[in-house]
Amino acid sequence: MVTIYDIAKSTGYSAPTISKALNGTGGLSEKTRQKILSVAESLGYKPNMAARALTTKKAYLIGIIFEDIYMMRGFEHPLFGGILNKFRSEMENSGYDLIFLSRSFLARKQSYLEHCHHRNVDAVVIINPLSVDEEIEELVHSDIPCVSTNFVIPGVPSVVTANEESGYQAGKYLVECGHKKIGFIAGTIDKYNIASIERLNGLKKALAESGIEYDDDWTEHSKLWTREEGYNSMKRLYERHRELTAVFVANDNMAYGASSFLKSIGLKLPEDMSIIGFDDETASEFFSPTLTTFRQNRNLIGELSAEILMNKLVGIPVNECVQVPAEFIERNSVSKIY
Amino acid sequence: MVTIYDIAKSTGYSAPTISKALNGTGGLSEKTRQKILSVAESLGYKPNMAARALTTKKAYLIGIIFEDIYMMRGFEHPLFGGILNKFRSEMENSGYDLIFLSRSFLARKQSYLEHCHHRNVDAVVIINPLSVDEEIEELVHSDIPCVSTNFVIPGVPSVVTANEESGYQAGKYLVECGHKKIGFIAGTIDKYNIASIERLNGLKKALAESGIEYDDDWTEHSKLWTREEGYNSMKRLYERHRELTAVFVANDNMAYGASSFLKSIGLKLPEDMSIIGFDDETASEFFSPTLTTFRQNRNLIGELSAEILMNKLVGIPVNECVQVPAEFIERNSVSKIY
DNA sequence: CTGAAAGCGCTTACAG
DNA sequence: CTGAAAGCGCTTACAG
Repeated sequence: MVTIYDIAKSTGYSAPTISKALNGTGGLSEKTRQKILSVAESLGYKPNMAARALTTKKAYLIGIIFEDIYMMRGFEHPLFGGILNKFRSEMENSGYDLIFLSRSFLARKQSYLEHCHHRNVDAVVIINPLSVDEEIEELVHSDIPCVSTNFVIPGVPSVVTANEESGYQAGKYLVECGHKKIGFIAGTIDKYNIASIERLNGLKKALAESGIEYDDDWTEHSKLWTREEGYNSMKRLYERHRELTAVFVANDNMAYGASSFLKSIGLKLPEDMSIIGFDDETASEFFSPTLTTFRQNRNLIGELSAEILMNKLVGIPVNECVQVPAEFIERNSVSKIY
Repeated sequence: MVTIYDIAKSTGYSAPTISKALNGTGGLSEKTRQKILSVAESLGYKPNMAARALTTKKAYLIGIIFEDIYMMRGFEHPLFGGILNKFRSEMENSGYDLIFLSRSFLARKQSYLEHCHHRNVDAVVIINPLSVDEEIEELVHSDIPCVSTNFVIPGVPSVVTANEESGYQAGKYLVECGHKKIGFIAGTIDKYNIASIERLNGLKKALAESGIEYDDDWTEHSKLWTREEGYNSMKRLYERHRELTAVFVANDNMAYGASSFLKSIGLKLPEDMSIIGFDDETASEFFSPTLTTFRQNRNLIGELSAEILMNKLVGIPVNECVQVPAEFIERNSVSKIY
């Protein structure tokens, strides 16, 4: 490994001077700077981040909180994975490396914040935590800049899908198609993640505008965002309410499960029951019937959250909450019954 | 941040003694050790990895080479994402953090090896590189332990799917179903990634055993593993060879595209053409017809590659190549024509 | 414009 | 069994 001392020896300058040239700090003559830079280049010098981090307390490291306990698909999560793709490329372009924050390390437990200190993490993106509890509170109230892409935590800037807007759009569409008795299947609701509730509120708003009453008993709650939970929720909902002609399911994954229940009792989709999902997973395009859904803008969410973090890191003020519209994808899972 | 000096002050021992107690090195009396440990605990001490890495050259950091230029789905890649899920949890349990290795950092370019040195990376898992070139060679021939999960690079331990075995199984199955003229669509072939060729070889072997001739012109090559390439390859293949009754496509994603071409010219699947894919993506189960395919054991690949890396890190000899069988998933995309 | 000194938090010989 | 000294590679005041 070539160090600044090698460059010092090669050029005749001292280590601090090399450091200043490399970092563009301190008033060196242009000639000195160029010479040092070119020698550094030719020697193939790469700064040792451990040493730099030790002195500056800045490791150029972004912590990622990425767990998937509610859909249990990890990196294959249809939303999180996409967000992370773009976030990663944006941060790397800015010279930051990514590290996953985890709460278990060896046998010992550690908090997210401890993990950050341990690695001199500069900033954190909260894509999805194990749960929103004291640990997250501890982290966001520390001096480490944070941004969240799915959770709206007071005091933390966030980039989230405009859920209510999409719910509203779903409601409008269903009403246009002639539906009046519309069920709703919610996914996991967390203290700071109320996406399901927002989607439902949008739905209700659209119905209200058309003078259609919504019966709160038409809402069914799933504990997880899984297919199995979608199946069970649909079962419970259908057994209580045969009158429903459509159901808005808070994600595609649960919609697959919900459909599976309906098919299992001999119903034809969408004739006997219309479905709208959320996420636009790859599978939705092949589903029978092809699933009408909403596509969250994963790229934009990843990009904006990276931008917010970069701004916070250099002290530029940021908006507390940015909403990103989802795209309505009309397919064939809703029947027109007017 | 609490340091070992805080513990030293608190306990009356010197810094080196604290260090020895914390790391279990050096012959301290059990009493001293316990006292130091308990004080460290109560003070909430967490070692500063930057300082530790600077002295020991070990950062407890695993570099991940994870790019997806051939399917362009990043973390949503149906195989890579799954491997990474398990690999991550295994390494975290062993006290290692993960970092993505990248070749572009800020405006400047850097090689994978430079990135490793820059971060004091201990070992590397090559899930998928940008391309297998001098940079990968440079890395695997350095003193940094590597393992690969999809590429078989001489001198590098690898954990890969038993592709030929699966190809053989596909061939046997197709023959049993009465097929004799079977096309093959290959995905990207790289210097060290010949999964497609292995799958084809297995297919040929099965056919040969049944005395069925394989015409090499029935093989079509795709440049990428994408749906679009699958479409185009199927088109070229079909235009040359109307006699085919089945086609083995090297991954599901291309199989979707291939099917889409066949449907576009009015063919019925599987009656007019049978298809077998590879990967068992979520969508395959919903595809029309539901797709017969092979499920690679993502979990096991992730687990074994983590195990190999851990062994290399402590100097335990490892096998150069471990093959992991894929599971045959029989669905409805192959017609029985006997 | 350039350099000597000190320090970041830790560990490794070495001495006692 | 315990500690004083030195060093890992870098940067930050400070001095000249």
